[in-house]
Amino acid sequence: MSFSEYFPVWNKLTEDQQQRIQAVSDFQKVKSGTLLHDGSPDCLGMLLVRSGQLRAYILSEEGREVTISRFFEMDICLFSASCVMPNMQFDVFIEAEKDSELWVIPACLYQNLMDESLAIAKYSHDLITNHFSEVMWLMEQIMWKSFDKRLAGFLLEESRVEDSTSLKITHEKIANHMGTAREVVTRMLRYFQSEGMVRLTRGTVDLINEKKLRALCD
Amino acid sequence: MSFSEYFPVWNKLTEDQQQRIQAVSDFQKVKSGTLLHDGSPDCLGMLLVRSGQLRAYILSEEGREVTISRFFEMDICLFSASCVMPNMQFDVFIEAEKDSELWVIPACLYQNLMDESLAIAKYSHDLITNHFSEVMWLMEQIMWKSFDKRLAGFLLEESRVEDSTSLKITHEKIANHMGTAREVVTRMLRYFQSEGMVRLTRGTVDLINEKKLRALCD
DNA sequence: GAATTTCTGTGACTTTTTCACCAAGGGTAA
DNA sequence: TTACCCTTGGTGAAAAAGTCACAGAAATTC
Repeated sequence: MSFSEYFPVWNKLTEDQQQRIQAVSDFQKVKSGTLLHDGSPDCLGMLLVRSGQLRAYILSEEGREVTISRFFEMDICLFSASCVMPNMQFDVFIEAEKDSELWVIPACLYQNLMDESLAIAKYSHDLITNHFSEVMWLMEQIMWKSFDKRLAGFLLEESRVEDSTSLKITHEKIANHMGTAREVVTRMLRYFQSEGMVRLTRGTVDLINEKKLRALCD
Repeated sequence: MSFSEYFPVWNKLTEDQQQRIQAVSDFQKVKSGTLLHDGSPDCLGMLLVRSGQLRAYILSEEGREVTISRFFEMDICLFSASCVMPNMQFDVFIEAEKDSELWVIPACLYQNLMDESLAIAKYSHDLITNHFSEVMWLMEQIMWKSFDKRLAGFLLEESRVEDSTSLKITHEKIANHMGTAREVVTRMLRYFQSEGMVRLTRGTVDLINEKKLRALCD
């Protein structure tokens, strides 16, 4: 499967535009853990995920993290194109959560396309709106849901994307996704275990009562 | 001062487009407290503030609020055009914080302009990115700053926009801006008073040591 | 198999939120 | 003027969440 089949507005571009994209876009394979974007003023551009998994997160001065968005096959990430959006004045970090393959559409080309193609501008608008919408959802979760519900929700979501009830994840990683401290996660997981919802072993969380978890997070 | 002088990309529109905007846009005067948008699927469209002050906020099921953005003279609000952005799946409320005058560019016209004008599409993109950026700033505040610092910051900001150190605002309103409970605000303000930073009377907060407040919030 | 690193567990304490209720200020109406 | 009501502010007690400090167990490395 090639680039053009992954890129939604491909058919609305001129042949010239298509060729420029083909010519300049870079296909990359990255290892899990690779930092693709570190919030600095220079940036990669648009990322189109062919396989694997990315996450975008913000980072506090003290080193605490919160995942604001995750990208799977066929998803497009614009956070890494922040350098061409002067109004986007916040630092996002993007890392590969798994070994991934992706196309990088360089920021300057993306910028040029935005300037000449209404289809691209509108599509980019939609993508940004989508990123925005996800962040608003997260904000509502953080503001208004108690931690037990949020954690239950995270475990279920993780189980869904991994397609498994046996999650290979450390408490620390969960804490980094959720923007809290590791001890807080440990304690809540322990409580979940005491309630028969999960089974804990080093490095894994097994969901043994999904129904109860689902009931918890409404 | 007329509409066209308030609207940034006016000169990049065709005469036809300018006329359609002039013909359909609605100049409104609204009283302080008016709810302009309640998150329902139908919506007004783009709001251009001529005078006064609006705020956009989200609302929890329990009725708690958080202000996510505020709009002053010459600002443009797109939250009220969410109905033409299918990717924007969150409910925002918009109310006038003061008696205000504004132009409403109806959602359907805004939609049409987006479909035909690259300038409008790009400008809208910039606005959304700007709204997004503000929310990210807020998110970082909420996640990583302690409440005393946030409250000090809010008071200073409020003092700046009101151009006065004597703020006519209740603890309840402050709590609604900040997404917390009224008691929490009361207690912190009392502490600020005990530290000589503010003076409290019914319905007003006087800032009497801005330097100390500024030092508190870094 | 000893040393080191990673991961988890926990007590004690602080901060923030929640709950429940009360009191004071200010307007209004009999 | 007094009685009443509504808005605003105050507070104790308890729960929830986050912080700090440290300890111990499991894996990995050398």
